[in-house]
Amino acid sequence: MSNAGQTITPSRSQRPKGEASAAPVVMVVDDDIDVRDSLRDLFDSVGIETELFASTGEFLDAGIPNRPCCLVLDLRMPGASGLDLQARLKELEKRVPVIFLTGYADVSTSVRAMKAGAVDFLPKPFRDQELLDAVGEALRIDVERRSGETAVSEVRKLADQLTPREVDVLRGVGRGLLNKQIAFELGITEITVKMHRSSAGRKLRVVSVADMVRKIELLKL
Amino acid sequence: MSNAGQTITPSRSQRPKGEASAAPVVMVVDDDIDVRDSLRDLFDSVGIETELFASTGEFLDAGIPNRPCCLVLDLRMPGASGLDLQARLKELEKRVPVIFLTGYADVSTSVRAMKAGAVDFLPKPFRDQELLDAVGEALRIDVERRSGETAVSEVRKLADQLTPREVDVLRGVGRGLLNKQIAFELGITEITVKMHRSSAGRKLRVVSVADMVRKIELLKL
DNA sequence: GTTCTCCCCATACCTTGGTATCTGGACAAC
DNA sequence: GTTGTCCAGATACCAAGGTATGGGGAGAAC
Repeated sequence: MSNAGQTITPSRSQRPKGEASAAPVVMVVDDDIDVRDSLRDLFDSVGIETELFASTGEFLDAGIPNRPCCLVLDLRMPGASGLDLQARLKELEKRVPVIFLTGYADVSTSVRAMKAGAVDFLPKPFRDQELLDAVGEALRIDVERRSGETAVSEVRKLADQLTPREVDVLRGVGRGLLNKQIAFELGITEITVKMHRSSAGRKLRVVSVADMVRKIELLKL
Repeated sequence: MSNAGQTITPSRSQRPKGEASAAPVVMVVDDDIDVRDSLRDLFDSVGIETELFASTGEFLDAGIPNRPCCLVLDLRMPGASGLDLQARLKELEKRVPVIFLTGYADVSTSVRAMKAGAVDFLPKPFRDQELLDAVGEALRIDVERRSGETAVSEVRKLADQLTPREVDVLRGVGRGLLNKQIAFELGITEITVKMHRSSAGRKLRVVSVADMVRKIELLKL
């Protein structure tokens, strides 16, 4: 399933699932080069790829890779702090699991970070294994989120081919109405409803009634 | 599931929805009577009911009320600590939102509490409003959880009237199979499948195909 | 024994769903 | 103008779902 030799085929956007199960990467944001280097060594030692950034700005410029990843973040940095970055990511709706590291920890900051959804919050000094455990958990969370999201986004991509009328009909189906009831509500004949329904089913690649109901749920129609 | 007032009104188990939207209550567990009293006064002042307990044991004996509630918990107490109680509740699968109060806070403890699912963690001294906000959030969470749970448990209650064969058939329906395919898989005729299917539908009070699919999903069949 | 539940099968009938193949109007893009 | 898309409709046919009303056998409970 690896994309190692894929340079020939431009299949990047054609197989998001392959991406989701690609090798994970840990992104480290810390202004201290010694910390960055030692973290890189730590993750190297267990065979986990890393990307290093000296500031939150540098990280945001690089963007978030399209594969399982998590963020190891120093709390206090010159300029934008770790908490700022966490908030910024939430604004941008980038849901990357975050692990905080900090030398100057206080309780209210740690609670704030955790309430904002951090996976872990490690005051220095910490044992290597603690961080590795946290990263393992964070990557697990990210893999799960990604698999869920690709499933949804694939259906959504199919769904935006739907015409307004097809959406109306699907909504009726989702509510458990019979074709004739949908027809009555929309002021059209049952035959036309069937037409839209089958057309919508084709577009959504529906293979059964159960499948159609599930996809309608997924799309929150 | 206490039987406290059962002698007078036997309506307890008959209206779970009513219970879920009943007046909320904050349960306070703290060994210091002064703290208990002042918290009671605080919640009284905003019209929120309280129940006070001097130890985790006392709280566990009383059981968890069948209405929206949350737990305000002192971290350090003689005997079982707040974290112990939190862990114990998880064991018992009692999902009550927990808010920690503590005078002797350290970061790793707060992170542990938050990772275990605490809603908030307030080091003393804190402002009254902080606690009230946290309680408001906790109660909101509990109300939501309860409404979701009653929906599931109602379907589940209907579902345990199903015979094994009916479950087999429903599983097939959930997988989007046609009646004849289900019949083939089970080694029976299509007519019998229809019989089980309609029987199961009656038992689950299904009103449409979409409804049946949703309930099958809900039951994770 | 009787009674009950669960499981299985069958015939018959009707409703609903799904598809194919037609027609036609409104409207926008070129 | 032509082309294309969306919407709406019709007729016909077949597959699938649903129900009603029969029947019978196995096993547990009484």
